[in-house]
Amino acid sequence: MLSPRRTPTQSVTGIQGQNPRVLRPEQRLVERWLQRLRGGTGSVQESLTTEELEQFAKELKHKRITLGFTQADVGLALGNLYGKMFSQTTICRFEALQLSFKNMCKLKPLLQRWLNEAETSENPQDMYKIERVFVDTRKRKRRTSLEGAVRSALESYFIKCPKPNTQEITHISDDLGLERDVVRVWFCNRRQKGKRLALPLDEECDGQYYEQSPPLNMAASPIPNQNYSAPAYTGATTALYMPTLHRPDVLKQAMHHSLVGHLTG
DNA sequence: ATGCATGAGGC
DNA sequence: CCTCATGCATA
Repeated sequence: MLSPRRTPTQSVTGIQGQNPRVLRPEQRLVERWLQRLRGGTGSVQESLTTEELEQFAKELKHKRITLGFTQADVGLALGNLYGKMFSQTTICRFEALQLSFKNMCKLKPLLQRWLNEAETSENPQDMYKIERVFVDTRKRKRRTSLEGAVRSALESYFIKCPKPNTQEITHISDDLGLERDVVRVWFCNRRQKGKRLALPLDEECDGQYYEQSPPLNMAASPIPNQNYSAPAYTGATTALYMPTLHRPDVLKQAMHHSLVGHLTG
């Protein structure tokens, strides 16, 4: 109720030693580690921790359901209340912690406000009487549905090289009989997927994102990471993209899936 | 709930 | 071309 929210847009002034340069993805990931590592220090820490996000996501989902709203309702309501509306997809991903850390931090304040409103409002129904303006007339490419075998093949390629260049993409698309753009987009999405933060509840069973030559051994891997990396491909790889989930059990399933799928049709 | 797609911003 | 935030369409 009286949750004293921090500054909505935390300009990270607390982290010293950061020059104005824009952070590269790898650096952002490093920030996340640091954030979690210094979890309890009394330092100037304005940004949220993954734990806070995790807890809020749970709270949001629970209360949302209790109040009788769907994910789509929430997205719509945000449009009503603050002008910026979101899709069911985004709300879903927020609740499932499937957005990037930064993205989660950005959306949290909005959802927090919505939650406050929804809880105090007499007639919450008022929160989502939106007019469906604009029926975007732009033609969207029909979603190509890749069959299992093809997905597995792509996954195999991805393991070998997560960031293929133009030439390599051509090769892959040629090999699999796909449009180049389909392949390109698939890799983009695959990489992005690897960066989402689907954190379970535990502690340092943390993810293994690291660069080519990690200066120090930053954490221990819950499972042998040789299974994913194996870059007999030296050079282009700047980062390794781990599977979305950290839980070993699910991880195994994912591996099993991609490996087996390669064999079966 | 998730796969493929779009578009803005950035080297 | 990439990353990143985001969503339509679909499983």
